[in-house]
Amino acid sequence: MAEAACQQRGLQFTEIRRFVLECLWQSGQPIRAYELLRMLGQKFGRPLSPPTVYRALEFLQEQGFVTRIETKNAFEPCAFPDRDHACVFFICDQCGNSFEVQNAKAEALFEEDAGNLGFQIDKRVIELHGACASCLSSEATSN
Amino acid sequence: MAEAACQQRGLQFTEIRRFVLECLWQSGQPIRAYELLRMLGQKFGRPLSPPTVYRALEFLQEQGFVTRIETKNAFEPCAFPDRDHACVFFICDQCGNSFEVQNAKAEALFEEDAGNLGFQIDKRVIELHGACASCLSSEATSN
DNA sequence: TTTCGCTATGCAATGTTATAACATTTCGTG
DNA sequence: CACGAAATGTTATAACATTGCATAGCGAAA
Repeated sequence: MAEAACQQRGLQFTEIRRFVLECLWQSGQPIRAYELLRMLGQKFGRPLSPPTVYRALEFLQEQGFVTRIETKNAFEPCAFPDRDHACVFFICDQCGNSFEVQNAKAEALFEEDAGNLGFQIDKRVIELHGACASCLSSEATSN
Repeated sequence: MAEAACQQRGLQFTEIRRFVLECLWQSGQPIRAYELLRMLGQKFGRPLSPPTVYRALEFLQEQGFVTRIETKNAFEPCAFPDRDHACVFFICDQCGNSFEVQNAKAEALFEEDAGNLGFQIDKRVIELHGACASCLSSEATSN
């Protein structure tokens, strides 16, 4: 697992950080900070305070293991931790699941727009909301 | 101004709604809800409560006059109120200004991805952060 | 071994953003 | 005027996030 990367970078992959990342991977959908906080509280048998979870999330984001979903104030494990973050998220508003994708062509188009504006892009947030395949099909059968 | 659209749709373009929209237009950058709240408080000579401003913003968003900038918890007037919202925002992290753009080709690409996933897109959030032209050039001259 | 410094964590308080729930006012229409 | 719908007022609270400072653990230098 991605623990190796931390070792390699001389960083500590502590129990809290590992647990947060595991929770995120086990869920198929974004988890909110206070939800993670509750999970951590359960795990450790005592209530933890917000900074604990935010610090872990900050670390995991810096290392590229986690992405924040801005439209949900929630967090997702990143499927492509190596790539400079240009991921596209498809988020189902019915079941809450999210699907991560890359789209190099779209990136290029945005770079073009940026060029026209003289703008230098550092960070991309692309979140597309709607209905996923399974929700669409269950809708169809129930009619 | 966009007041006509409301009349046409049989909707009330009230003082609060107008003032909020004016504030947003006058600022070149996204404004946060509580900032608007302060402005409204000044304007009316008494403190207003959060729901007041959130209701106005909700109305303006429904009518397509305003877009929420998810990455800043702030609000922007929409430059293309008629189009089904598929706008791209370039947001400068230095000066805070934002630039709105449309990109039909990128939309088509995302539709393609969506097709592959069987996903039906309802709403797009595309926010690109970085440095704008004027901030970049002032950086350059100061070196 | 002690001391120092670094990193991670604990903890309390507070700041910020957003909504729920219910009361009241405003205003066009019959 | 009376009514209903829409807008606004009011209070409280939920949900999200950060600041600031204290403490613990650990490895390297003294």
